Amino acid sequence: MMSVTIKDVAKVANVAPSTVSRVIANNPRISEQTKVKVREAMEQLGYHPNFIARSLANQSTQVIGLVTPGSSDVFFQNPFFPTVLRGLNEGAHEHQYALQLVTGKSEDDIYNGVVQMVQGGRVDGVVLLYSKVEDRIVTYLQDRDFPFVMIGKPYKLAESITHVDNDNVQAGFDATEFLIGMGHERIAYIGGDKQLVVTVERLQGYKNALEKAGIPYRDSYTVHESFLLEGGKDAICALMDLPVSDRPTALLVTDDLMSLGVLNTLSELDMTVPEDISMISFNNVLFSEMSRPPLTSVDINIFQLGFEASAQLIKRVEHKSEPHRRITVPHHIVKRFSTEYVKK
Amino acid sequence: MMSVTIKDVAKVANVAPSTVSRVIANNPRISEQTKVKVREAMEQLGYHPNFIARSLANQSTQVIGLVTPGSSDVFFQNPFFPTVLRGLNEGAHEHQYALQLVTGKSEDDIYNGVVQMVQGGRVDGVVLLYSKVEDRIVTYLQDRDFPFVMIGKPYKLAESITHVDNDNVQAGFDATEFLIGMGHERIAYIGGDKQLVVTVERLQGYKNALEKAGIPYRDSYTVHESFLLEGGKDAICALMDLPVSDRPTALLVTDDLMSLGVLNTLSELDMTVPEDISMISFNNVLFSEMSRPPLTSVDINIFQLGFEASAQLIKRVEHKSEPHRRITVPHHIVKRFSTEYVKK
DNA sequence: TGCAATTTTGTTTACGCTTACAAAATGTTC
DNA sequence: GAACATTTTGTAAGCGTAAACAAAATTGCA
Repeated sequence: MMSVTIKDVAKVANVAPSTVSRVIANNPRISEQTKVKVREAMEQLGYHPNFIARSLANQSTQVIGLVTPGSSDVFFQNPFFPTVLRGLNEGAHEHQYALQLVTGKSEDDIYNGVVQMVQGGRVDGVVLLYSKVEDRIVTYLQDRDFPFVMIGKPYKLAESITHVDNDNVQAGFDATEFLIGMGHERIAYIGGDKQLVVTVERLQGYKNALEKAGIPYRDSYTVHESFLLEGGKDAICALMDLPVSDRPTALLVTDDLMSLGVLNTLSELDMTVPEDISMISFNNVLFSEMSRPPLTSVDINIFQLGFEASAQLIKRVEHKSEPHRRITVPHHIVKRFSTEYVKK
Repeated sequence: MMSVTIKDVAKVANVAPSTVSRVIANNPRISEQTKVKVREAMEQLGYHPNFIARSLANQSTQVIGLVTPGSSDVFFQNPFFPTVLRGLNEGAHEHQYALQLVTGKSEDDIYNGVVQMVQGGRVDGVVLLYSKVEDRIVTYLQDRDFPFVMIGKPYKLAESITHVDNDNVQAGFDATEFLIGMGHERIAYIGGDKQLVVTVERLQGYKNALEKAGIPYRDSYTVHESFLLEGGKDAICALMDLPVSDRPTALLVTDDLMSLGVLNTLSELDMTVPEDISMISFNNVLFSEMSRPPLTSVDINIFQLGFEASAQLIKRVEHKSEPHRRITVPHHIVKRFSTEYVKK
């Protein structure tokens, strides 16, 4: 390789290496005259600064590490991922940061990946793309006082962790109330992994709404599965095992992908949405409008979640003393055709 | 920060820093005895090597750069992306490499991103996740003799670029022949951006199959749109503008996401698949089995495309003199319910 | 012109690690 | 046990840049 370094430029421009370095940083203590001279030399030689060397000298890499939940494979499948990535990407790019993924299959793998990244000085900060109940990674980062932000609400110590999240209790509440407003009373909740804080919170909102409406909460109406197509399938089968008169007239499904599964399973069972059963979904990803019927879905602004996360992280990295914040990204219900007034 | 360095370990273990370095590299010229001693010191101090410093000394970062096509936003939306990423991830992880994304909005942005990455020494090699007709990035990488591999077939100089691809001509041929085998003769081709090599190749395969069957090729039967939902919609409208007796009885759509759009538009037009019109799709991503009807789709093994790409790249990085290869990932048709024999 | 104040540039060390080369320790042979 | 070969460890020079400190050049003003 042997690429051109700051020294080569210095030689050509007939100045000291440090002068070149200062020109790069656009240091005001260098005269315009020599700046021009140096820039010409850089141009002529096709010089590009070496990030690695700069990182070493600076103790900063301009790279953000992204951490996916243990089961990356599953996570990647969900359209949530590309969208949040797009947001992260844009937020990072605005400040000239690059993104690096922590790769790993198992939970241990990921943990070690994070440790290597952090201790190895590969990244200046870390974004956790999830929030789960007990998380060694969070503990680790906190112990080392390493800058990170979380997408989702931290299980505990939320005040001392900068995080970007929706008001998921409220979102669950709103979605449930939306169904109640259409006359539904037998409403089932199909949520994802109980380890995920988001699942727990939306469930809470669901319960709150039921309580407010005076509808008793029934354990048999809540199912927890993974955020995948299969999950939706299994969930619906469990519900349809109930006696006919007891079956829910409406479903609240906390993920669009699961909703697709639910939709298909219902179709196999010859039940039509929304005539036989109503459905409200979460996330409002691309294909929620492409399903049949198009899904009424709670749009949680995934892009913005990502965007804010990297923006906040960079703020923390660059000003270590920034106070911890919570950023609440708004949600809103997008009404489509999977919800209908209950038949009396 | 002031983390623990090789020197601290050396002091504690009472050896020279170089010895510690050699222990890390597990150099056989260090006696087992001192290895043990040094490892204990590392353990005790919680030492982790600094990647940046190592990179600088080594001139190698163990990082792979990923380059998405200019319109990253669109690309991210497509389920192709997460799947290929998963493959890349796994291939990289097996060899302890990390992935870094080139971020950027416009084509220029991306180009500059690549230049910075490469010249800045941030990455050891690059994977291009696409292949398009005229590409400055390819030219640039070739000029600098920088290791890269491409997913898809290079527009030119395919022999001097290591690339991982399907046999897309054959795939287009197979898909078309599959439809012909069901008695279809009026078959339309709905492809993506004409700038993408894959579009061109599958079209070629389509033409070949028609020719072999003695079916004349008609310009009005080929439509090119972007790989998105909207694309599918526009495409189908164009075809349905044809006189009734001239309308195709079967569609070959080169992307599942577009197929979803097509499916929905057809449904709006009150046409049922496969009764009124047959459809074969490409990629076989997650939801091609979740659509209604589930799509017959050509599975191109996206995961493996990614996996091979990073594996090959790493091979190139570590042995610069490796000859250029072409890796052909097999495809196969997954028959579902969107294709039916033509009605006479 | 002379001298201090100020601006501009140069010298040098440090960042944490690798590695060629040198030196020391150990082993082998007669 | 001397002489040499071999194994093991240490010394020191880099990798390319940043920045503290020192030195030189320029400016202003009497």
